Amino acid sequence: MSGVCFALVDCNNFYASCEQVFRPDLRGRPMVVLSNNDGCVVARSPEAKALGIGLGDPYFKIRYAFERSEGVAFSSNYTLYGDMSRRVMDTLRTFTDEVEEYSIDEAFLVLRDPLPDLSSRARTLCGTVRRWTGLTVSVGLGATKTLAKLANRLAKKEAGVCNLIEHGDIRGALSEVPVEDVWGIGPRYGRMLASHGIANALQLSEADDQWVRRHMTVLGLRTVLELRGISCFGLDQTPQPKKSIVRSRQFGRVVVDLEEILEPLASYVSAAARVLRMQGSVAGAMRVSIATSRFDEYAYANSTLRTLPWPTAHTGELIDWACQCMRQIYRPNFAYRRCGVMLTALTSADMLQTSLVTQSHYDEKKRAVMKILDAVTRQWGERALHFAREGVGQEWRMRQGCRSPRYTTRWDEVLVVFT
DNA sequence: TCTGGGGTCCTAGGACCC
DNA sequence: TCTGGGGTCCTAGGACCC
Repeated sequence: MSGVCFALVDCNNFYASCEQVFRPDLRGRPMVVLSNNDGCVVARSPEAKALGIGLGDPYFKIRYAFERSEGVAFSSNYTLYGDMSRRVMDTLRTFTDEVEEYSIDEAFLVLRDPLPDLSSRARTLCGTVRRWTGLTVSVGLGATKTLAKLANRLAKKEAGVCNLIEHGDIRGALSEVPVEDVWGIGPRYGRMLASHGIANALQLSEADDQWVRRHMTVLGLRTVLELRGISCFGLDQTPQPKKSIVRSRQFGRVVVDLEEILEPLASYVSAAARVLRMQGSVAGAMRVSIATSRFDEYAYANSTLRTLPWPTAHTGELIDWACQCMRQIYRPNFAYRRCGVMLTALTSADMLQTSLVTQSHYDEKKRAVMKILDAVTRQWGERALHFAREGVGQEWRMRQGCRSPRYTTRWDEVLVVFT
């Protein structure tokens, strides 16, 4: 085996911990962070987990018991979590250049330290992140990404570092991990594997290649090889441009009227278009969707995919076309709870510009207007300048009853220590 | 009253072309 | 009774991730 070691660094109870950094008085208390619209639980402090609150539990179902146990709930504050994430990632980059930001609270690293130093290096890393950000992380070390992930799970139990590279009994460790906890094995495959007598990671690593290929596609096969220590997934340091950009949300209340639905739709298009321009892309197609609650007796859901007249990143054009799509799928008299837009067929805006043969419809003038729009938004916030279609009152906006201040990114919300 | 949001990849099957 | 074959593109659906 080569000397390369993958490390998976994962923040413990990330969202909940971010809140506690600025509210140390809440340490040791049951705490949850809620999804958009204060719908369900997306993060829990250890004390909340101990109360039996599950990930994804609808808040209204557990609220009474939770509050009686002195629990505290927060609406999600992605501005804060995003900024805390950046601080953690910056800290990791002081250890090595080989960092892949895998998600908001996780990163893969390649460590090239001599074997005997690996574990202590990982412990140093934990301590540094703790001191610099106030957050605790767990580190899993393994010969492949999948093994590093698995080691990280084991590390959570021991609150710290788990090193599968220098582990006396890897087979024993693998046999402890239920197969559905392996990275790449979800509930569906978990059930399928169980019905074939494969219940843990060790058994999966010993499964027949052909059988796995047939039942779980090449991705499943790669997972199995990785469990055996054969690296199939490399470190991906340069974030690839997104292939699709989605904005879809539940409304804070029911909306019936077509004209009123066009407001959130325009608003989501506007947000998606901003992300689109940020990565220097134009969209060639869009999907617009609308739906009532899944739990509604009179449920309706529909979507339509449209190839755009020309590729663009101009918010106004995208809003127009999205509204046309919506008029196609809208049916009167339903109690709508959500709508959304997906921008796809993304290509580079530069490629468009340099084409000599066809004149681009997303021309200099439109680009200049969008540049100004983005600059104003950066300086003065999302709502400073917007298209009329996005509405003024925005009564459909989602509920965020208990959001914490954006401590680290807004001067007017900075933590006050003395007054 | 109240059940999240944003992504990726793979495969099968149909349409179409030569 | 016999009824081509291969390539490409697109879409829908299914699986997974956080």
